[in-house]
Amino acid sequence: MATIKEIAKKAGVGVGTVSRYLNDHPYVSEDKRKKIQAAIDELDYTPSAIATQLRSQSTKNIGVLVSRLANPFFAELFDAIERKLNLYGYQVLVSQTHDDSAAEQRFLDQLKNHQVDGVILASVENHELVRSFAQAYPQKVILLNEENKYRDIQSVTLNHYQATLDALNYLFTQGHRHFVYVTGGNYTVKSHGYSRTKAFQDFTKQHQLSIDPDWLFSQKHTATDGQEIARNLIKNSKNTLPDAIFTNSDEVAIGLIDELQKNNISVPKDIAVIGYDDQPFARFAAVPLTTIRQPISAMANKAVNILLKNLTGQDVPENITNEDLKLKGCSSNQVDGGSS
Amino acid sequence: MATIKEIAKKAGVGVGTVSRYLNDHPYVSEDKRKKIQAAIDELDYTPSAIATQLRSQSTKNIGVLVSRLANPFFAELFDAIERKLNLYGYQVLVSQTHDDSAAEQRFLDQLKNHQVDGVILASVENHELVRSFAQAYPQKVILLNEENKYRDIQSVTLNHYQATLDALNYLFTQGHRHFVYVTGGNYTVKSHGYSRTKAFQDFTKQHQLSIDPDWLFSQKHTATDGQEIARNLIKNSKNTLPDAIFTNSDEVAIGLIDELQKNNISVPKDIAVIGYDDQPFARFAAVPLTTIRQPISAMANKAVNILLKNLTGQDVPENITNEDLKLKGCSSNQVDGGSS
DNA sequence: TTAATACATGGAATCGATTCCATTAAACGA
DNA sequence: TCGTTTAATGGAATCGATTCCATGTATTAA
Repeated sequence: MATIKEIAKKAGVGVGTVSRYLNDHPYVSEDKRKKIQAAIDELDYTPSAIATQLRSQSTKNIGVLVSRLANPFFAELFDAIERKLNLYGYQVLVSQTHDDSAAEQRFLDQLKNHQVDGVILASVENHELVRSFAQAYPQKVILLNEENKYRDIQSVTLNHYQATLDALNYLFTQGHRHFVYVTGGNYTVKSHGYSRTKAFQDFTKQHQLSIDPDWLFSQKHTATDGQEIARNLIKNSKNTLPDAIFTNSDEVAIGLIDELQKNNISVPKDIAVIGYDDQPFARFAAVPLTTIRQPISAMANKAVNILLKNLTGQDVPENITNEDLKLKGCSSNQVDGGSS
Repeated sequence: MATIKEIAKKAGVGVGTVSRYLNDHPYVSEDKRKKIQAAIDELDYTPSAIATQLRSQSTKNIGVLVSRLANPFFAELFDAIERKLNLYGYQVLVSQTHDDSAAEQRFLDQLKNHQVDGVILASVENHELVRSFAQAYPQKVILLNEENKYRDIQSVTLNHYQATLDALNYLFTQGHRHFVYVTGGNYTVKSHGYSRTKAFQDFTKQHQLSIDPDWLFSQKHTATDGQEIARNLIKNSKNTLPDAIFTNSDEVAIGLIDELQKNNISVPKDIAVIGYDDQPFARFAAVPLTTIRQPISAMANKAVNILLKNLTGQDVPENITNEDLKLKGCSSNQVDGGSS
């Protein structure tokens, strides 16, 4: 393979001049430009990316970590990230954890040995480990759609509170007043999914809706759970049925709808049911489902924007406005990653 | 970040000794080992991968090109490739073409600028371009599950001839004698899918089965095509219906089965239908389908084995035997990539 | 005791591109 | 005409790890 030295020799100039030519520096005469280009063409020269990386101390590589790419949610996320990063001349290195924290460790080590300039984590196994890396490499670690356990790592997530509120208000404008609320966590305790529950509480308070304790369900996760909820509602509600059900997941929603329909209760005519797609398998499900969709590519773009801004110090032009993001319920949480 | 020089200084030894220690060379005294390790621990040193790559002229990175990772077939392929390559200390750089040959060009350029040691192409847009790279970088380009147009590039594909023969013989042992054959190409001309057609022809000749020209269908690709075939068979076959149908794709098979069942013909009781999964969406389809499955991870392993053997000169231990591969109908076609 | 190995080690040269520094030539202002 | 910018250029130093070479010491063989 040809090197810059050989080009310089063949063109009869110094290596410095060749380098300046390659990098569009000023002060290269038209005369030499031609000679250099001729030498490059003749020897089919391409600069070694490795050498450039070593000298410039930057790789233009970004690592992306997901648990499984076979999961369409992550595939879509990766796709959006790759598209955006390619626009800025960055290359993406994806790795899968398969829920193994050793793989996560290997992935993060790429920050240490300078294989990547930064990382986007769409999946985290060992929160302590990630945190230590985020502190050692501030500005280089971004969480995406992942619980920000210590709140001191830069992250981009769906604004669950706002998204839930939007969905509930939508149901309200449709005339619904009798709500059932289903959560995967705990209704009262600040556990996973609490911001959705908080939104529900604020919503009912704001509209002065009464909450029937029998219509609050906790620790529900599966389609079977959904079916049970439906049977429970039908059995216990002698006089009135609810007219809207908010669930924490699409699985639960599907089970619910299935069981309701078996009992000749029409969805959404008699009861509106809304799902929540943590994983967007819902798109492929048999039952068309109203669900709170995660704005995957908006989130990906946001994460990339933040990371590139950190790395280059320059604002990356957004191709989506902040207003769009807000409407879609996507917000970002920028915090300094700790002391440098 | 600490460098090897700083480690050498702190440990009171030469850089050569540190390097030898790091690379497990002999001739480093126990005394210095301890000192060096202490310095490494104290400064939290990790060797720069970039510097190592420059000096050793090898990156331990392999590029993988697919059209879309959101396609589960490619996601599975990538997964298998990554698992295998990680075992040998290689890192994977995936890129998606999205059917754009400019993206393919950018991907292949990574060979030129030494970002990757080799590439696996599971998708090709511009055959001429790929060929020129395969010739410029012999041993470094492997086709995977892609038509090997010029037959002079190393490639791994399903042995369609054998797989088809196996499937037909299976039907034969089940007692079927009246076959319908559906192809996406042309029955007589050597076009895409011809090796399957060849297998069918050899099969019928071997067992001296007569072929009804009305039971040969060409240029069929969609589920709608499948339905048409079913209607056609029912209408025209006054006296006898076939008892087995071999199709070139799962889409066609699904349409066929659907239409047959609508006409009260039971599958597989009355007629056996066999599909072919070029893309494994069949696994998620509503109708359980007998299909010729592509041995994805076996193909991926084979491709990686060949590539690593090319690169290192060493035989990579197979974790699947060749016998297994044959049974699964997977074969490889090793050809020299041209003159160096 | 001497010669021949084996064991250990430091450090210069190297991989290939970038950048700073020194130098020279041309253009410009007064 | 002379001093001062501006334009062009070559090449050494640099990024950080590896490897070869030279040198030195300890061990073994004869």
